[in-house]
Amino acid sequence: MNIQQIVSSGIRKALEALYQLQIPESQIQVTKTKKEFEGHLTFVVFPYLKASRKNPEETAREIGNYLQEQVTEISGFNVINGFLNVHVAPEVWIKALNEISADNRYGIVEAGDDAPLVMIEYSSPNTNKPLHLGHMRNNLLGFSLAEIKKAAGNKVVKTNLVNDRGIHICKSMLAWKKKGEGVTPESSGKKGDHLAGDFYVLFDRCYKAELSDLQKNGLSKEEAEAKSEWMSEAREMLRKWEAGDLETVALWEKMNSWVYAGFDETYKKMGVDFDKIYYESQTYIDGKEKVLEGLRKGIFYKKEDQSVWADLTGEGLDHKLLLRGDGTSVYMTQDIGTAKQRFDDYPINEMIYVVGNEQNYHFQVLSVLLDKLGFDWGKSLIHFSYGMVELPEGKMKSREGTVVDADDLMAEMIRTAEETSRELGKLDECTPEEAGKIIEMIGMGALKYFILKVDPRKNMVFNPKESIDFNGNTGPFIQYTHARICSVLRKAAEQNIAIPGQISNPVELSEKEENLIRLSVEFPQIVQEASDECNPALIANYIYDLVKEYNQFYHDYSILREEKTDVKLFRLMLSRNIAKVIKTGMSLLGIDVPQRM
RNA sequence: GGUCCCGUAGCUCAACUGAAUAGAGUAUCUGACUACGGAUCAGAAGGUUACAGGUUUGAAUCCUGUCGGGAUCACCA
Repeated sequence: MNIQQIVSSGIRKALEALYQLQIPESQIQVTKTKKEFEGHLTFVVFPYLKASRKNPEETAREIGNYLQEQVTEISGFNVINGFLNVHVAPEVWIKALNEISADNRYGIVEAGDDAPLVMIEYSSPNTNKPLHLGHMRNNLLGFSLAEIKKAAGNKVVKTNLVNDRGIHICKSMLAWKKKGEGVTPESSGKKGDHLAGDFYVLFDRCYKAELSDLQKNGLSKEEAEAKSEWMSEAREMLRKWEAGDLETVALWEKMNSWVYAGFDETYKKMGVDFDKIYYESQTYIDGKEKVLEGLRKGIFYKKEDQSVWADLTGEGLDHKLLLRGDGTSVYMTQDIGTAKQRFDDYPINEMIYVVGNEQNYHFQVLSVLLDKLGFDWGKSLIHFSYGMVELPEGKMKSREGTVVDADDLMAEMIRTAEETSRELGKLDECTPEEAGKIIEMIGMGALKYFILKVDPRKNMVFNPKESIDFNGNTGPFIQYTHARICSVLRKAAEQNIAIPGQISNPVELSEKEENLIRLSVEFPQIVQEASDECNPALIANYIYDLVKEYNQFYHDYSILREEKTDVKLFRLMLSRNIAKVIKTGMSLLGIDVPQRM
């Protein structure tokens, strides 16, 4: 039972005893007391005035008196207007600290055999171009969410749906065939995904050039598009691919294998991974079948041109195309097929799609369609929708070449981390290997933290320079604090100071120390909230609060020089526990914390 | 045009889902120093929470309208 629960259960009893009011404990809201007031937890009495038939002040006082007498953990209270601020006894804090200290996996709940299984789809790249900054937000959110769900006691399957088929791949393949036959990642020295991306861009350039030539010869834009050889060859290639043409499929396999090798490298650098990968090339057929089945059952309808549609006007949505007139599938068809395969493969209790908010409508439709098709989980699928990433200079536009490539960005972040650290002479004592590891942790930590600390739903501005700051709400600042605590603990060990596993004889706690204990006690609760709300930003902002508070504490006291032994030991123990919470919390964001930096 | 999301200090973000004087960082200004890691600390200044109504003991938060920004409304994925 945590401290907040102790207080709210006490209040529930008080309301019942004093005013014969019966309300569930979950409805009693107890919040942290604001800094400028005394006390730990605050209860607002305004909603209960009708029951008490007394003014706010008096009501709060009555409840406060009851708590102080009946609940041993509560040592005092004060009343300001309608706000009842209760004071929790020091022994309670010490006890909580001892509990954290004894628990090595603090804040993490192991999934039992009957734990719910959550499947999280994220990343979902196209295979015609390398990953960019937008994908990074997706990947980092998806991975972190998986870690948080795990920590909250769920079984988690991380999955990736690779968009490996479609006209976009054919464009890259065609450009390669016509302009670059023989070029490979090895021969060009390029990562495979970048190479494929280059050919995709090359296709676009050739196609545009062809269009403007045709238009110069007097054709309208539409006529030119219809006459374009580049485009018609690309379509022809797609037809051949769907028909299983050996040569086309072989080329497709070769090019995709380059891209996958490139992606693997990027994922590895990012620190994300997957338990199960689905490929659209293997799921779209199932999707078609499902749609045709729906057609037979009369859920969908067919137009004159043989295309298949769903009428969703009853749900307040639109008509939606599911199969083209020529029988080929569209985006939605594949998602239906993929969903079917997944639920055949796993006993999924919760399905989360990490996909950008530009697809909100798509997932609204998918949810309804799956429901209509008889999947009972269709309605409850979760679209974890996140906002776009912009740069200080404005939006990223692929046409203007302002897209930030993921590989470039990561390399740049690590380089900046190195530069900053070298300037400050912090890497002088490290071996080159150590230094390499540290700057990678800092660079990647800066990037990840900066992206994850923002509420996922909101659009955000990513500023690489700001993110790598060693002060403020940044990854490096948190890493730095962790390293300093490790440094203190190291020095304590050198001085043969044994830090106790438990404090039995409590020292007098300062307000800041109480705050720090309270913050670290809250950690499991924060993890649960972040899991319920699917929001890694809660964890990030929590860690920052803790670190900021500790930093002030750190500068007020000289821990190792403290004269009284018991106070010194207590502070060392507190520091060690905070380091543990920081490390655990950061690992939920997929961020490493160095022991020295 | 229809639907959905967003609008908080100069800038980047918070605000425990309706509570106390809306908080941090950053930038700016004023101070402090023989340092358990100065990658520091203290302080000042900065706000009509886009605007106008409404509900409420109480609103950045809920409702209505207006303005501004974004997304989506493809036989693209």
